[in-house]
Amino acid sequence: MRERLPTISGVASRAGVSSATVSRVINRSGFVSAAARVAVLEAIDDLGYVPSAAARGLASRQAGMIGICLPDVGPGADLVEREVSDGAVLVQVDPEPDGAIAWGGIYFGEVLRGAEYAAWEAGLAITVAMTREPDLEARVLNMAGRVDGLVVVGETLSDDLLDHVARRVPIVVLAGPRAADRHDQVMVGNADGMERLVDHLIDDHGIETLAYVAGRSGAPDDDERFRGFCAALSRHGIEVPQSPRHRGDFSRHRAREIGRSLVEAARQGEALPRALVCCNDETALGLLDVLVAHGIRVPEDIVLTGFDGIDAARTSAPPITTVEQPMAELGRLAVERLTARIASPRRRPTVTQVPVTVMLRGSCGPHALTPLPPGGAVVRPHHE
Amino acid sequence: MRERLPTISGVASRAGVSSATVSRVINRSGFVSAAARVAVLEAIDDLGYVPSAAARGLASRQAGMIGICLPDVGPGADLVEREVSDGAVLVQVDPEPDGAIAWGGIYFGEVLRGAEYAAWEAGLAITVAMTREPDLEARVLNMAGRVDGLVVVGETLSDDLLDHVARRVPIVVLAGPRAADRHDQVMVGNADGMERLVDHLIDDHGIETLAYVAGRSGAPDDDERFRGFCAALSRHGIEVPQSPRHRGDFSRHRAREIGRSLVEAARQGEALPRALVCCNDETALGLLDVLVAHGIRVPEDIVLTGFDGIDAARTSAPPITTVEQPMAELGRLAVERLTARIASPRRRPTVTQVPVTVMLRGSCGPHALTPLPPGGAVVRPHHE
DNA sequence: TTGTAAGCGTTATCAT
DNA sequence: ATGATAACGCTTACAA
Repeated sequence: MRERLPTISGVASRAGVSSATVSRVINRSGFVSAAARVAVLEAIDDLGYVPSAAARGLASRQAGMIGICLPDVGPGADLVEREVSDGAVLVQVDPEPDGAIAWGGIYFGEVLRGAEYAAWEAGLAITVAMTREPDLEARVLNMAGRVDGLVVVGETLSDDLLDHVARRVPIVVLAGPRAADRHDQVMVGNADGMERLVDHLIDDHGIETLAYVAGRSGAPDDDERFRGFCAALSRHGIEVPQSPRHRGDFSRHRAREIGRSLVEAARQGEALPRALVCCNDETALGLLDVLVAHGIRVPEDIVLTGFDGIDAARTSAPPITTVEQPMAELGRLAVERLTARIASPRRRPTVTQVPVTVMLRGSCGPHALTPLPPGGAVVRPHHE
Repeated sequence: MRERLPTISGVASRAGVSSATVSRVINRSGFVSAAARVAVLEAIDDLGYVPSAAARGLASRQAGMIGICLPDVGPGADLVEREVSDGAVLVQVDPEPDGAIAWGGIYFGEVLRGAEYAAWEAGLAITVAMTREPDLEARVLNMAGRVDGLVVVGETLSDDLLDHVARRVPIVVLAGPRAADRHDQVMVGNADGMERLVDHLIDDHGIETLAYVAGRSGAPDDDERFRGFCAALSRHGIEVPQSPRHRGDFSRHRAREIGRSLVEAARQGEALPRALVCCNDETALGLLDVLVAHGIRVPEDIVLTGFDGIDAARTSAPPITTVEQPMAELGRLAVERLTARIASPRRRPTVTQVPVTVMLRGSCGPHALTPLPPGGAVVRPHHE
């Protein structure tokens, strides 16, 4: 067993004061003479004293920490199938990217960045967990036991587990389809954003044949985006499909397969739609690869749009018109809601919708709008 | 004050056993009759009991958590200068990207991903902090008080603070220039990777005039890469510059300025080097923008290389040849070292160098090597 | 301004 | 297999 670390009473006796005084110094609670303060500070330095958060948390009945639960998107092949390496530098021609994107694209990294910032602003520490089996439940409860509140992203936790956890700490659900009246929620304008995007294609580019390229079946985000797609069609008197024309799985890889089948269909003489509206940027990028490789020009022959706003969609040729989700803002807001909830536990649950931005780029054709300075924005009123 | 949460003794009395037995059930330590186990589990469920990590940590003298300190790269303008918004969808033409990349490009997100995974494997929770003023010291000590060990990225902490913290918990320094004999370290093959890359340019492409485009002055990563650059030149009998020919700051924005000055110089009749070897991918991308815009072709007129392996460097036109850093692996290894250290505190400090990969892409010209299947690799021996 | 002392909710030791 | 009970290191009335 490790040798004993210095404790508050060690500091106290070394400084010739009581532990209460040391506590006051540490917590800056005032009512300490300058002399005592200096003595304590010195003792702390001499001893290399660091207060135990466990003891503090136990005594004060608050952890000073919040948690964020992210869904498991897999650890990533890089972490699991590790090559044995002796430290040599490898030189290789870049293999084709497989579209297996870490952390759900830039998604979780960005959410986390916003969450961390908000936690920092509130003076709280933050702990993160990807919730994966085995032992999911035990680990989540463990996390719940060490925080003052929890942000749960999407459908990370089963209802049962969420309920159990919620009996101990406040929960904010982020971008997850939950009963709105049980927890605070922060949502993304999936449907609204997609609807505005399709409005743009129809109104400003005069496009009349559009096909939706969906993501994994049953994914709530995808459903909402498809709903927005349909809403725009419907409002413009364009026939609304029962279900998405193409079904991908959010990955670039699967999108390439869809792309190849499209090219094949076109070769058979089938007419392509004027625009492919994709569930996300990865899908659009995969299609772009294949279409361009087969001589189909974007946007001249076919228009392509994405959703998310990942960096790669901005640097592709052409860059992809998309709906940008403010991921960091999402994380920030979730934590802000959470701290508000911790402060006043009895308020009614809130639902916050974070606005998205339709980013017009080359893949949907030229447009007359001039680029805006950062921060500026053209607000397009609802058509109605 | 919040109503009392159920405690272990609540569970105990409800299950008709002692708290010790409940503890045994929770910790799966065995020596519990099936009947007792079931009774306890039921009581836990009824009460919605979640064990307090604070109390556990205090009693068991271990936090079950590790921390990771990241240097502050700024919260990002998006989080600070927030627009007031009523939830409307904005539609705008994409403004020119400003190159201010969150989390240091994909850098921290990836490191974190690897760190989280390793922590999860070890059964530990993980807490993250960007160390920023004000109150940096207090916050870091707070973190130190709640963990069993700390990963410190780069030059995040002052030596004094690091020393203080290290008196309480083991430290692993990640990609930071520290005295090797005080803490465990995990490093990136900055110099080696750059050297191999430049070898490739010289040996395989026959390039003889190369200029280094540096990052922020004094950045250790940049220094090491420049050192690798020089080593390769020197070994090939090419004149070695005293200092980098161009000085950027890692940002795409600043790289564009450098690009414009290069174009200007070329217009004045000055000869451009055959290759611009950049400190990082962002810099290469910024140069690419400007050069291409002015009719200078890459790689035909000038070769461009980066460092890091960010996604955008793969999707640019042409894609950028670069040295890929396995960020996630870096995070994973750091945490692995840390858990090893926690297990045996008295071993000698270790230094681990993570191998990098030179990724050959279009920006350095065509090459005869055929793409390798993922996982395969051509290992180039050291020239000597 | 300072000290005393009673918790805080577990774990771990020792009996039984 | 189970139960008592003493820590664990701090905060926080309360008293002085």
